[in-house]
Amino acid sequence: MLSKKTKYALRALLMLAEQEDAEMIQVSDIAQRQKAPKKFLELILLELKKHGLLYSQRGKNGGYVLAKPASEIYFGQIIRIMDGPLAPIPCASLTGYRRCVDCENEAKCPIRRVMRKVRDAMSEILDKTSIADALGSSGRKFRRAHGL
Amino acid sequence: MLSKKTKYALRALLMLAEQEDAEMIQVSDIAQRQKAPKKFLELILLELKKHGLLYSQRGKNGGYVLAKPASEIYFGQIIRIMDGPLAPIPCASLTGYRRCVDCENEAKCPIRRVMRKVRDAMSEILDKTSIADALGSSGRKFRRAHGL
DNA sequence: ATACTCCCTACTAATTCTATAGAGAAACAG
DNA sequence: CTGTTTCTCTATAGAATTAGTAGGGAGTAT
Repeated sequence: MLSKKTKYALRALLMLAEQEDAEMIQVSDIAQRQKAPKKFLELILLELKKHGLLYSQRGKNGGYVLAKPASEIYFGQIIRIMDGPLAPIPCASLTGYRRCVDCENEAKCPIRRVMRKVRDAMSEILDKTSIADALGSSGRKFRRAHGL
Repeated sequence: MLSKKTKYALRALLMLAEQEDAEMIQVSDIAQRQKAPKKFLELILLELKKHGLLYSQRGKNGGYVLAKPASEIYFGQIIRIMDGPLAPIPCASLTGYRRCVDCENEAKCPIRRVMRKVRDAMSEILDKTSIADALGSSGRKFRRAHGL
C-alpha cells in the first residue's frame, strides 16, 4: 500500500508537470491545493530534490520545478524514493535485495519465485510509465504515437 | 510489502500442501520448523481456518490440514486475508474499494489509472497461482500441462 | 479423569508512519 | 545593509499499525 508520503509526492510531481511554462511553484501553494500539511510536504519535496527530480530556488518568487522533462520521471522511481523497493518481499527485489533470514535454499523458495514475478509485473508498469504518460498528452507515449 | 503474518501464513500453507497424505500437522510443529513464534502462528492459522482455507481438529493427534486441494488455494486470497487488498491504493481496489478523500473526479485521476493497472497485473499473477502451482508438481498447471 | 491441542480475548511491546517545531541559509527588494 | 520570503535541515512528538505475549476455555482421545 502506498504511504501518504508517496501519494503526496506523486500529486506534487503531477502538479508540477502540468505547469506548462516550467514556472516555479511554492510549497505552500502545493500544500494548499493538495490539502497536505505544508511542513510535511516540505520534507517530501526536499527528498525528491535530493534524488534529482526537482530543482528549487529560495527567496522571493522561489519554489520548485521539475529538474527534468516529465516524460523522464517514472512512477517506479518516485515510489522507490519514498516507500522503498517495489517487490513485496526483499529477497525478490532488484534494487533493495536482502536475503531472508532463515531461508535455506533461496533458489527453490516458492514464495520468492512468485513474488519475483509480481515484482517484474509491477516494474513493467511503474518503470515504464512516466508522469507525462499518466497525464496523457505531451508525454512519451503521446509523442511516439504522433511520430515526434 | 508483505507483513510477517502473511509470510508465516504462506509458509504454513505451503508446508501443509506438501504433506502428501493429508495428515494433520500441529501448530507447534509448524512453528518449530518455521522458526515462528507459536502463539503468533496460532492466531494466523485460526484466521485462515475462519476463511475456509484450513480444517482443524483439537485434542491428542489434532492439528491442521488444508480444507481444500492445494490447487484451489491462491496466493491472492491468502494475502487479502492477512494484509488486505492487493491494490497499492484503496480507490484502485476491487475487493476493498474506498474512495479517496478529497479526490474530485476519480475517473480522471492519473494516479488511480496507473495503480489500477498495477492491481490488475498483480491479480493476474496472484489470483491465478495456487500454492500447488508454486510447489511445482501436482498443481493445476502441472495437471493441465500433462492433460489430466 | 487427564493430557493434549486448538480456540478465544485481552494486552503489551516494537516499529513505522505522519506530522510539527524551530532555527538556519540563500535570494531578493528596497 | 535590513527585512522579508522561501527553501533547508535536524530533532522530536503523536498516532497508527504490526508483531508478539499471556492465560484461561473448550473440544477430543485414551
